Amino acid sequence: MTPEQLRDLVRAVVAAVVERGTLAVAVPDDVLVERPKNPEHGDYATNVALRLAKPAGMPPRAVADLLAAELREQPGVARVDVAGPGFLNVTLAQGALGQIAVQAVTAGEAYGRTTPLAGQTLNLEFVSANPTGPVHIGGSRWAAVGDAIGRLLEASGAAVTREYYINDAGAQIDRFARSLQAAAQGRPVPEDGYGGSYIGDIAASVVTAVPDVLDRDDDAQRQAFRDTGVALMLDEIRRSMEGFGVDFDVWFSEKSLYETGAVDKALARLREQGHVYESDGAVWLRTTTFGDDKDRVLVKADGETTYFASDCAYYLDKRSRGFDRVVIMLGADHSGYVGRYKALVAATGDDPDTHLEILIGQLVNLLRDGEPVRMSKRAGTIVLLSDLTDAIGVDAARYALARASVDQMIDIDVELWSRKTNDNPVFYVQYAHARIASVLRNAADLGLALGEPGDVDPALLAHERENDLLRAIAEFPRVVAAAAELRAPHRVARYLEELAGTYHRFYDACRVLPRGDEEAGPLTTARLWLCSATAVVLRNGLGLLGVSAPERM
RNA sequence: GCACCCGUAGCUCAACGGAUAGAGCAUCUGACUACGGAUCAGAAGGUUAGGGGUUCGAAUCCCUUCGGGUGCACCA
Repeated sequence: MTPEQLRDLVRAVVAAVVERGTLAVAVPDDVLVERPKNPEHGDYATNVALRLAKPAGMPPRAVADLLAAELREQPGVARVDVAGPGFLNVTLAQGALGQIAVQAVTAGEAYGRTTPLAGQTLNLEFVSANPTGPVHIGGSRWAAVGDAIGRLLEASGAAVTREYYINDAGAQIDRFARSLQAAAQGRPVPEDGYGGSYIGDIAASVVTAVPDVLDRDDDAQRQAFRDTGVALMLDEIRRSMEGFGVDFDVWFSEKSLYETGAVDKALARLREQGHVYESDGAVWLRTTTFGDDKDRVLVKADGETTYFASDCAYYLDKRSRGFDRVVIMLGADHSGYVGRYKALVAATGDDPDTHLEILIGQLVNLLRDGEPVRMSKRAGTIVLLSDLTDAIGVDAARYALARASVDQMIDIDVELWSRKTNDNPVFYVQYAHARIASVLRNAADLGLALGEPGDVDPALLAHERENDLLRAIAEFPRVVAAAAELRAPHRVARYLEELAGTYHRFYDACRVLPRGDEEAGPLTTARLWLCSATAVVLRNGLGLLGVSAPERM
């Protein structure tokens, strides 16, 4: 029996007691069944009696006694204790618990997937770093976390489009183009330009791609450096995302919003809604109507549109493509955008709470020699995503970046990460998977197979360590669902570390394969199912984080 | 000054409002006749920054003080 099935059972029991008239409450929709930390508290515990005590006008323990008596009669339930202030501690029948291993193996890749978001179409935008330089270590956090969130949402049944917004219009791109041009001509880059070492490389590549570029007049030259430079930079960004295991479905050009007239149309739409006015020669959106700190400029006095104007067009474009919800992941250095973005959505007539979701993640702080490194793309003092993956590999990098809560600022010491150390928990988790793979290989060599679900007796998995493992496996779908709902992939990572530890302890206490001249028996089969079930969960869980589950290490 | 995030073991970090606040690393003590020791068992380590409040119950929610990060453009 899974925790979900037990939850439904508890709800049914409450309903039955209410029906009988012994308890005068409304049957709650969400009954909480959780895994107690203390093993003496049974397999599962529920606080439903504590919740119902007040509305029922009865002491919690009295409610608990009432429900316990009914719950004890249910199939699959071995024991129910009333404990503490009124918790119900449930112990499942041995076979009911062991059956979870069979369920997990049978479900395979589908184990852990649920459907609360079925039918929802989501657009998930993340990274979206300017194509004026390679992806740096800050962007890599959003790549790891954003992609994992995408996978979690999909595991919850949503249709997710991963999108990268390319800021290929505006003044930053002009600076980039001028920097390339200067580098190609052997001049120092402009003061407000980009000084990274990659500038010279890209400039040389532009010259190779467009051999006559330096013979053109200044405007044509700048144009070529802009177009070809951005294209080359974007190629590099695409490659590094691909190498990091992140596949964007859509690479969306800001410039295209101007070329298709989408920006003008967006301005017209906002004007129609009556939230646009002119002041000091500029065109403003009255975002303060919707809670923003100040109104925002759409068109500057010099006639140039602002970045915010293309944001408006971009949002409307996403909505016109049929997404129920637009999710945008931003670094804390852009947290000031939340207010204006929410206001913008409201100004278009949409509901900022249902159509837009902005996730803010704290920054990655880089330490070199224990000192924070101030990163600047223009000064060229950047640590790249590729530096990180070169040093520790994609798996470790993705895992390490996704392992911390996004609310938590993380410090990365360059020297420490450059060393290949064994204290990274990803090895612990992957090792558990490789260990199981080895056991299964050895089993195959001995001619032992899982057989059919009907061939296994789950009640044989009665060892305490086996029960621990079964309970952990049963938790997985709820962990995934919660991580998706909270947009918190780190919960999956933490869970996997716990699961790996639980498996290692099982492995230490329970011999799976026959040794020497022993014969394999029904217990061998049952334990092979348990091992396979653990491997399924480790694989699926690591997959949600974009980390591989190796057969050997 | 205003807004958002954070403050938990020596270090890096967990913990749907639930029972005795947990892992890893580091430290100390054990298990190598090993289905993969990248493992396991045990020890030690805490006034959850401080102070109020809410309730059956608070690291978690509210108020406040202190400390750190980030943001407050006719920049992108």
